Amino acid sequence: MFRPAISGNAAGPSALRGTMPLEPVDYAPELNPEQYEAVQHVNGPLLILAGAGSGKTRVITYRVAHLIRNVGLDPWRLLAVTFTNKAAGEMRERVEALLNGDLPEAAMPWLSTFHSLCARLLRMHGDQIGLPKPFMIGDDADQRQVLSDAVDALGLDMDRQDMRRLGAMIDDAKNKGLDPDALEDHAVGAEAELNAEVYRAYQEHLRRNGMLDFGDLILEATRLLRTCDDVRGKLHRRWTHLMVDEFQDTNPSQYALLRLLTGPEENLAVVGDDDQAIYRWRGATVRNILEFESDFPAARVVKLERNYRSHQLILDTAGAVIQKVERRRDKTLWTDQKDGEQVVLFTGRSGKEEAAWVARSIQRLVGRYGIDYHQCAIFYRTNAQGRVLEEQLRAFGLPYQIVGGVSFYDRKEIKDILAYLKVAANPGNSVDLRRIINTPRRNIGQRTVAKLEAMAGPGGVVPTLYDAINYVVQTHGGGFSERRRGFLSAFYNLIEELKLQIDQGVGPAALIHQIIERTDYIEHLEKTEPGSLEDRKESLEELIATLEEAEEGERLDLFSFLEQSALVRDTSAETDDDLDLLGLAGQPLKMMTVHASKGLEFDAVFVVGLEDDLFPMLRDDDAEEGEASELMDEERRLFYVALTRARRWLYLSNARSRVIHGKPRFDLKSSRFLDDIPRELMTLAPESASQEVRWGWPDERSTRQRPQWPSRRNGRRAATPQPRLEDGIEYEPEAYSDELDLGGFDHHVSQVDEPPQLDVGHDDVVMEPVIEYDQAPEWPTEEVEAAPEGDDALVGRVVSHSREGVGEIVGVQGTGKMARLKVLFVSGEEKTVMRRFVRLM
DNA sequence: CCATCATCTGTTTTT
DNA sequence: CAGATGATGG
Ligand SMILES: Nc1ncnc2c1ncn2[C@@H]1O[C@H](COP(=O)(O)OP(=O)(O)OP(=O)(O)O)[C@@H](O)[C@H]1O
Repeated sequence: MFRPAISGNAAGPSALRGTMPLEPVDYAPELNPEQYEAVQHVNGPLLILAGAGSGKTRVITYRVAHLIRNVGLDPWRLLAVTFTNKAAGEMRERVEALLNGDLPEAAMPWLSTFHSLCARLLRMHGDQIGLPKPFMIGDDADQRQVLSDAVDALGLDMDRQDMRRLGAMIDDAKNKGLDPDALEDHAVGAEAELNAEVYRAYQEHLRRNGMLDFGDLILEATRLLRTCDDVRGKLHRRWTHLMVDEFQDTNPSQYALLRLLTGPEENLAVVGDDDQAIYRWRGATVRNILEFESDFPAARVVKLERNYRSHQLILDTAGAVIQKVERRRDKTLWTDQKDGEQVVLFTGRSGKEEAAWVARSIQRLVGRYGIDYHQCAIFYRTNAQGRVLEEQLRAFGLPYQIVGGVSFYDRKEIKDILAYLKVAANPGNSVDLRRIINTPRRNIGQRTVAKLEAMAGPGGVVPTLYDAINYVVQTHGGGFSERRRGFLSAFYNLIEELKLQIDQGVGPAALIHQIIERTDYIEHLEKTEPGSLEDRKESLEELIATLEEAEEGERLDLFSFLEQSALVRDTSAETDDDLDLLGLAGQPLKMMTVHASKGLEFDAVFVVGLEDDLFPMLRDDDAEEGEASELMDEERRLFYVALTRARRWLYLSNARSRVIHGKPRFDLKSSRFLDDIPRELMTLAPESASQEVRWGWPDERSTRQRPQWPSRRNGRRAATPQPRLEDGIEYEPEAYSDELDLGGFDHHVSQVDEPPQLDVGHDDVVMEPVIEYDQAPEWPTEEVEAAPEGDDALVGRVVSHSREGVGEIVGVQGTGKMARLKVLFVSGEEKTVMRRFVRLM
């Protein structure tokens, strides 16, 4: 969970000094001629525009290794930018492997995302452009809060929709590299001018709180390089060779920065695929990659046409889908894997049934072909779809892991605690101050806060909210009752104490302990979150345990920890430690959004929820003609990305009904994207609730007109109440799906009467009922018993941990639920883990 | 003046 | 389902 977002040393080129030059290695055998050409390219701009699975990322990785090992470039001179922190981590591992660990850790090249890079640059040089001393990186809750403050300060009255629009407007401007002045210059008309004004106010409020948002990181770093010749010169001398992966998803702001970072030699290598551009909604533009040649006329262009990942049927499927995008660079993509399994399509009667089918299919694949769970992945359009899948995966007892999703640092309890840290680190941060000023409840309500705020700000008696509290506590001013002053004073003392401890160098873990204890935070959780108490306690414990571990060696700087927590949101959130075990720890199957799947590959890929309006997701609102089709194209590219992640098996599925926002929906129709796949490439699963690819669309012969609401089997129309998904149990207990009767589809009724052979062409296993598990199924493992004080009976036992895998207990600290176990994992690492997260094997 | 319950209303993707 | 609002009671 806690690892640096950046690898690479900040120190200097000395790390390699005195070490032996590396043994040259010819990488030709591991690359095809085009890839080799790109890898060998040392100086001048380089563009690799190539299709999915053609080895683009591999080329970057090998090129890094080549430059270091064979060209003798000091790693210190290399900067590689990836799209996510996770991708940076993976590249780092691969580079390390290619260099056989011949390189000292401190001599690794700098690998990071644009955002992490900028945060680090601004940390070092921000003072030169007048940024707050240490600044905090605001997440989007902060952003919303600041925006609402700014809007209020302007005396504007905006509803939720306006606020969303304004937030998007600001992000947009930032992605384009526009500051408030620039936006104002461009502004035509009253609305545009108001936008600029709001943007300006927003920036002012952000800074007043000592914050930079994500867009600012890029924008301010760009300003730094533009205005500070010395910094720019220094960086040019340092980074002589730049590389950017996933270049199709960079935005103008990032591009501007990149151009400033690029030295006169233009040793810039970019890699990408316009067909995989899926972040237009975040301001990314394919212009960057498509116009690269005109921006850098000296560029060498390398095309990669051989796909090493997937077999022909998968490529054909993906090709048919992407071909429908009109504005694209056509690319050849071939593979020598002519044979492979057909794409399987399944339609469930409900989202639940779909999920059960996916689970069963994975179970079969694993059983039949011996592939590992972690070589299977489920992709969906929206995070919310993960829920049903989780439920079914648990019911089937499959180990799973959610990649991305709600970040650990987005959990309420974590955000609360971090807010305390942030306020203690910078009391000028009123946004976080307001979050915690009455959490846990301490009788400082809205009214009090409003009064305090009236005293603060420009024109007030004091600059900030915290100063107002200070003022009231010290001078008894402001007209508060003694009682109220007492509440304020207690809070003030708490924060002051924390500030003091920070100054004394107390580490984050100890601070958090303090916060939890002094605020009775656990008691607060008991009151407010009785349902998820255990869960939330666990995440706090995990936070502390991880920090303690990180602090073990050296002192962990509070600010760098807070920076990480803001920046590194792409860690895989661990799910249910009770379930992803079973001796399968460390290799659970993966679930993620399609966006999160970019750049990854799996033996088996399941793309679920292929219904129109879900995938593709349509927004019917303000979209004009041209814009609407751009959005549709992006959805299509997204589908293309999903399809091209698969190595050997590709499963597509959807459902005829689905719970959306807690309400069942029956008026679904199949995804239009499925119509683009040549029928002969797909096999319909026999147990599918539809034997047509296309269903639910009006006015078609292939789809029977169905009643508005499904009728009961006995012909009695369900009256006013809408059918409920949980209804069908007494109706068809033998059905393999016990949760739903969608009897209105008459061809289904016959299918339900005769439980179908649930056989995707493999064994004749019947799909398990779609059961709700109230309690976790029993596992052939026992929970680690609470260790009596001083008892080391557990030492020597083998355990498994949801993230670290299998290991042996080498030590026990503490007792009961809070006990920590020192475990030597098979990875060779010794870690201290919470007892709760571990199972005896 | 604050806390808690009831009602409602949805943007989808994320550094 | 879940976060954000608004009404009511302590
Ligand atoms: N020359 C090669 N020999 C063997 N395997 C290769 C070769 N080139 C690429 N591969 C393999 O093909 C797969 C895809 O490579 P990589 O992820 O680098 O492609 P990519 O172009 O970045 O893909 P995408 O754009 O779809 O994410 C990887 O498993 C990689 O190891």
